[in-house]
Amino acid sequence: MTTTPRVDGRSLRAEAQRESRRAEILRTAENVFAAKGYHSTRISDIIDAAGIARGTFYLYFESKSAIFLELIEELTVELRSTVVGVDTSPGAAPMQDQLVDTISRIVRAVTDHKALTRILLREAVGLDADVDAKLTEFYRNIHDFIVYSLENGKRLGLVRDVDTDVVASCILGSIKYLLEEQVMRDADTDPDRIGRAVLDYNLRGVLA
Amino acid sequence: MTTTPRVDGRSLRAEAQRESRRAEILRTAENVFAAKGYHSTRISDIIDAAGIARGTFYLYFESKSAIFLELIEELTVELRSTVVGVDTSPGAAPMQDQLVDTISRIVRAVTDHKALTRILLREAVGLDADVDAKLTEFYRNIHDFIVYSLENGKRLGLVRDVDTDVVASCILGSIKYLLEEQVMRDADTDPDRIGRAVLDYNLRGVLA
Amino acid sequence: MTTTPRVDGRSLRAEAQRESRRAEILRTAENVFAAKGYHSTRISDIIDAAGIARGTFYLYFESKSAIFLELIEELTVELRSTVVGVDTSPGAAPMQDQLVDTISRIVRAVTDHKALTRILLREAVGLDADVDAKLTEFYRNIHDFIVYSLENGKRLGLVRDVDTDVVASCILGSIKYLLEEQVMRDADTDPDRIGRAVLDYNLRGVLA
Amino acid sequence: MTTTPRVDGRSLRAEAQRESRRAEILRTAENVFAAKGYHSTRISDIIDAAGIARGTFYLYFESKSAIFLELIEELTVELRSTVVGVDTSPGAAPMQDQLVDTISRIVRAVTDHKALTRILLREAVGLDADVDAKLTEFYRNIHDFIVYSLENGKRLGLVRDVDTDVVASCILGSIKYLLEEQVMRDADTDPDRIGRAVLDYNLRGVLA
DNA sequence: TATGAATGAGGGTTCATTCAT
DNA sequence: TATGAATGAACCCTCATTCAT
Repeated sequence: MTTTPRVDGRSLRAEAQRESRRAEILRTAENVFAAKGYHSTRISDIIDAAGIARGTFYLYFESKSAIFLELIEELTVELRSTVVGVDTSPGAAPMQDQLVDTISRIVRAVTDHKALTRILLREAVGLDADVDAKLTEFYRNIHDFIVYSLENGKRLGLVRDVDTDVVASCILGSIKYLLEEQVMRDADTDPDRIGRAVLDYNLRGVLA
Repeated sequence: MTTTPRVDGRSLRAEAQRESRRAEILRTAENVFAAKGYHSTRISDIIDAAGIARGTFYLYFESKSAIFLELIEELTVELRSTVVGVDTSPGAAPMQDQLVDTISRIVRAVTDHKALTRILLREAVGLDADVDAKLTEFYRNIHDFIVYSLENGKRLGLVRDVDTDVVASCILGSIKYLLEEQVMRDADTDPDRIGRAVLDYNLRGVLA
Repeated sequence: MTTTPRVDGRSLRAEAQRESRRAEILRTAENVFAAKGYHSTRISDIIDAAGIARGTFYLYFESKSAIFLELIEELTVELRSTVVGVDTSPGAAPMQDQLVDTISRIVRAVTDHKALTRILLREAVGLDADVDAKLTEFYRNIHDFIVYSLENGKRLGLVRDVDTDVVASCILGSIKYLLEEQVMRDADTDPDRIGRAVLDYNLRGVLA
Repeated sequence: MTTTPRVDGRSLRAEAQRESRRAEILRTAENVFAAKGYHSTRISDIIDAAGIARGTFYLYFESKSAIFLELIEELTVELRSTVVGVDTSPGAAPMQDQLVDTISRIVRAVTDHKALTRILLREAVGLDADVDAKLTEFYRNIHDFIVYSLENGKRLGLVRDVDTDVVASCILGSIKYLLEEQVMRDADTDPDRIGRAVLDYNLRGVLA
């Protein structure tokens, strides 16, 4: 068990190689999971697709659920980073433009990771206590952020007096479902059109 | 040689007993599925909970997925029946009251079937082509109904000029997500409060 | 447990009915076994075909293998009865005519019970120690009869000096295989033509 | 990334080991099948006898029926190869000697594979459409070969004018049944004695 | 006698994970 | 590090037989 030193070129290169191999397997797994679903995906499917040996898989990942969890983590981080607050300082762009931007960015992020998102939205739920907790937290974070933004808007006189808790859920739900549809059909709808429509709906409702 | 069961008392009772037994197993399965999730539920779990023998299960249901499908079917039928259109005839109740009613009814139906709904919303998806098709159809039906109602509202001058397709998805998504939250927490929020809030949001949006 | 007297008309009729019912099931089973083979035949197949209830079957037969055994027994008895010795008394018909007759009779008996014979020849073997013993005995009986006939023929100067044991097996085998072919194809070859050919072969061989 | 096995010593040895393991299981299965019969043989019986784990079996064979099929295939190939034609060229050995040789060879082959042959003759039939087809073909091949040989013999004036189709069946049947008896008793009769007797019978018949 | 619901032992197969090489 | 053979727990489903009605 000769632990090689961390500092020389050799081990650094080795480390890099290890990382790239790991990433490779991760990407392969993403596609396989997206194509077949979590439960129908066998370790065999992943190692076949990755062109590695059975044991090699376990050299990089602890288990089937571990690699899946990592993918979910990756995506939630990515998605969360697309959600940014509205800049209300004097010289900032108009609020609505900023919001359209944010939504479009989310739609685009989701579209870029169709495979993973499909999994996230359709299968990640109810698989595992860990995943469940992670997802719950993910959505609660966004929910809380929306609540915070609404409260802010209220204070600035931009948002009327609504039940922020319920409304935040509504907003989140409306966007989430749109994304779900987006990711399930292959037809690529224009992110901007969707962004504008959903925003208009959320801001003004449907009443004439 | 009268081997065929007649419609006498005897066979009627037998038939009734058979049906009740079936229903019993179905209810048991509902709870087990809700508690453990579809994949983690073993036939053994169901028959243990139902107190029946292994073979007896297969006397009433073809397979694990068959009984699950039946539960899903049951719920979607139930839920769909709670969604009713708005009566716009002269003497009818105010539109908003009718809508609040409908939403409250849905919330209550979902609350009454927490176990099943939890499954429906969190696990039914991505399990099986049959279930997927059934669910897709279920949501599309509701979506189409909303589109139709919006178009109607537009014609009557009640609804402003919105992208009905996207907006229908938003409405559906906002309610769906609220129900999801409702069913995941055990805290029973007042259906009416939720109904009113979600309606207000959907009608008027958040803008001041 | 009121044992009804055996002598009155009532119980006699009942007895007769019982027998006819039994026979009916037996005939049905014969066809089902012949169509699907022993192992692929389920009790359900038999009771469905017979139009009786599950429990009724066990009122008449002890088990699946018991009814099968009975069918086999029936056939072996029937077949054995067709094999008769040659009458060598002065006024008797020519020996060869008698032999052709016997063989034709066997071919005809087999053809009349195609279903059962198919089972006997293709599946009855290796199923059950009882059946195996029964069959072994059946064939040994015929074999011994042939040996006896050959010895007789030798004494009368009709049969040349052959290894009666081996030759008896050969004769039996040649006829058995012909019957197998007969019963496997649906094409009905003329029993007499076959009878004559197999006899000619067995008497004179193939040498010019 | 050299993941594919090269033809180096390592993988060659592995390959060889794999093959030997496979053969080992195959031989074990042969004995178990012969001892218990196809239907009574459980996968458990085979893996217990082979001293391997449940899953290991499926690493080498697709299913219970697949390994059985392979055994049958093996034997039919082996047996077919023992049947060779008669050399009628000027300097060749006397025809009868050649025929005795062939028959003795068959008897010996069968005796060498008693276990398998027992299965082949007593159980392989009626199990599976694949096996049935394989066996039917096997026997038809031999039958056709005998027909061909008889026709040949006729042309050369060695065989008299017989119904070649029926007679070929008789010859095949006589030998088949002898082999059956041979393999069912444990007493080893002298292959040559049997060969000579069956040949004499087939050539000259029993008539004085 | 007739019924058919209930039983439960039994068996084939899968697949995530381990480990010797 | 890489390999892939080996493992064995797990699980669904079948079906001959029993038994209460």
